Amino acid sequence: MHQFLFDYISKYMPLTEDEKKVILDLNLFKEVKKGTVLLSEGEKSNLGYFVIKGCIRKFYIIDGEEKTTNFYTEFQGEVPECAINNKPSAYYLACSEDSIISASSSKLDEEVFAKFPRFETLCRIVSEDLLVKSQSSLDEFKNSSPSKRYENLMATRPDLIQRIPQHQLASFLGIAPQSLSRLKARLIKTKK
Amino acid sequence: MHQFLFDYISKYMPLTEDEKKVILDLNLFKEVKKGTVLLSEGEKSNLGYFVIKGCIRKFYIIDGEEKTTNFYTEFQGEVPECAINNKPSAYYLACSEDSIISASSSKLDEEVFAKFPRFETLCRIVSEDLLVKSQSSLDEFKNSSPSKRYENLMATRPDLIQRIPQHQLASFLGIAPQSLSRLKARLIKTKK
DNA sequence: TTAATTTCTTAACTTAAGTGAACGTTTTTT
DNA sequence: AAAAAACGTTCACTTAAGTTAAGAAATTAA
Repeated sequence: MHQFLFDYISKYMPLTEDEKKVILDLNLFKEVKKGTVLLSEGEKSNLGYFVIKGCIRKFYIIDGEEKTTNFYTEFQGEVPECAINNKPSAYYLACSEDSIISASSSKLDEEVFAKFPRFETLCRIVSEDLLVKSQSSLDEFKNSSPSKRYENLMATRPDLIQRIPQHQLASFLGIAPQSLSRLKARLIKTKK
Repeated sequence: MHQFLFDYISKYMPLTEDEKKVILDLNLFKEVKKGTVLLSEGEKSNLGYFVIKGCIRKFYIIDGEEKTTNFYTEFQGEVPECAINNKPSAYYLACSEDSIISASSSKLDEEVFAKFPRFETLCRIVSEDLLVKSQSSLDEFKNSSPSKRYENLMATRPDLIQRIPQHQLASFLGIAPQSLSRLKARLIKTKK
């Protein structure tokens, strides 16, 4: 199971056996049941998550309505805003499926940085990479209509369309669930 | 002029005089005229930018039309996607105003990291901070209607409304220029 | 297994954004 | 200074998203 994490890391930086052992000794992995809430609005937490298997959903509750803004699936991670700025969380993190995740605290990170400075380099590189991807997502979102966004989703993360409830996908695309149904019907009609 | 940069950095990490001297010796600062294109589509570059005064605009050209997605003003920075993934740039960076900017290459960064490891810690922390802000922006964008986005812009970056042409602002808000005009007229009417 | 709840889709209506055009204003270029 | 280009707004029209409601299907709970 740990091998998945090492495979991911090695895309950024190959690890020595010693370094792998340090990670193993942290005992980071957890099995979590579908529906488990990892983080709630108002809560302060310094835990970051990395998904080995399954899916973590990020959502806000605005005017009593859930607004889903992201899904973290295999080999994606989320370090909550509240862990970075030490303020109460504005959103929730919950498992959409039975999942295997790695959870580590920023305090733990600091300790590892001290033992192996290369881990900090790794974190910097991963952060920079995720930052660039996040900015690209925002750009793509601004430059696209809802149906373009849906087509883009089909092209880039087709698994989400299968494994995620439509009303949460709609929210993720920034539209109402009814609009997503209509939009899909329109796309099928046009393709004929 | 360098003091502005040090003030910015000190929010994340206080610098020693030695460290400041290393930065000064890099001779990073440049004055650039309005209209100067810093990065073009298709170009590869490893330069990152930080704005001391003025404004850098990020835009794509899609179907012959400029699509502006971001503005970097005083004490904001942009490390282009192409500098991280070493692929040709998908977008342009240009100065919207006469500006004073700091430009540094990733190679230079590596050298500084070698002399002062704390710079890498700084870069990691800044990256994490920017990542969280970028993700928040995307969430806010998804959860808001165009007029909510405009109201949010008035609240958070009112200067942009004054200093940036409306058609570029419209694009930044993900709508057509005519829609922005209409939307503003609607807001004024409703407030009366 | 039944009942309850949630989810997905369709429909009708309302509201707002996209589009093409016109026109006055401002800015830039020559 | 004059001409050209770019900009901002308004209008009429088209297209699509928001909203409310209803009903069928699927999932969950009792």
